[in-house]
Amino acid sequence: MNGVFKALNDPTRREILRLLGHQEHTAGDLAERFDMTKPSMSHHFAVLKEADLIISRREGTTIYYALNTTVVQDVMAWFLDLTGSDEGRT
Amino acid sequence: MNGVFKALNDPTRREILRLLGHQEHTAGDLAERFDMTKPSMSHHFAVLKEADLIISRREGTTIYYALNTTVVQDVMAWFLDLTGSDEGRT
DNA sequence: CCCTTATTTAGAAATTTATCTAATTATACA
DNA sequence: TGTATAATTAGATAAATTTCTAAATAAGGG
Repeated sequence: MNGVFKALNDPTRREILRLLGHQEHTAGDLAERFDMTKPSMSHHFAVLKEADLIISRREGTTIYYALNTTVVQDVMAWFLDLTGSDEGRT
Repeated sequence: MNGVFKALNDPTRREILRLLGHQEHTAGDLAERFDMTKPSMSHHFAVLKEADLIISRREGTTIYYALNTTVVQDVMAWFLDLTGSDEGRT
């Protein structure tokens, strides 16, 4: 969970996640949408991947990134758990 | 939203939020549950307050902290928005 | 007014992070 | 093999963060 919150603590990375929310994108496609060098963007992809928030697949020289919705759900569950621990008791 | 994610990016602060999930606690009560000095804990309270994740009230020399559930809901909404933008269309 | 308790503020040291440029790897293809 | 394209790794620097000790503030009571 630590890596997830660390990954979320950056506006560029949060915007990347938003772009990946509805469809996958290539590294290059994502990179050109930001005012930042490709190596910097590549670093952000690495942090997101380390947190398991995104998954990647290679096709030739191109890498496609996609949101890992499972981990997004895990974060949601963490927040629900913060306050909602008793509602299962009837 | 930036301050919220920044505040969440620390295990001590996340544990504080968890402790405040079900009832309010005083600064001193919270502080003694962690292996950290009071000034360090006070700093964490300040970051959480800056993010509006907690609210405080003073009673004499004692300060009580409580979770601000409104902002917690805002974060949840942010995550829902990440993937779920189309479900309102029928 | 002085003392005690609860808590925060100030300032410093060590660590982590974001970003850049330059160099490298991976893949495809003529 | 040589070249072009897509992307990452390496190394450096500047800025932000966590934690500590020491000092200060706030409130209440004798």
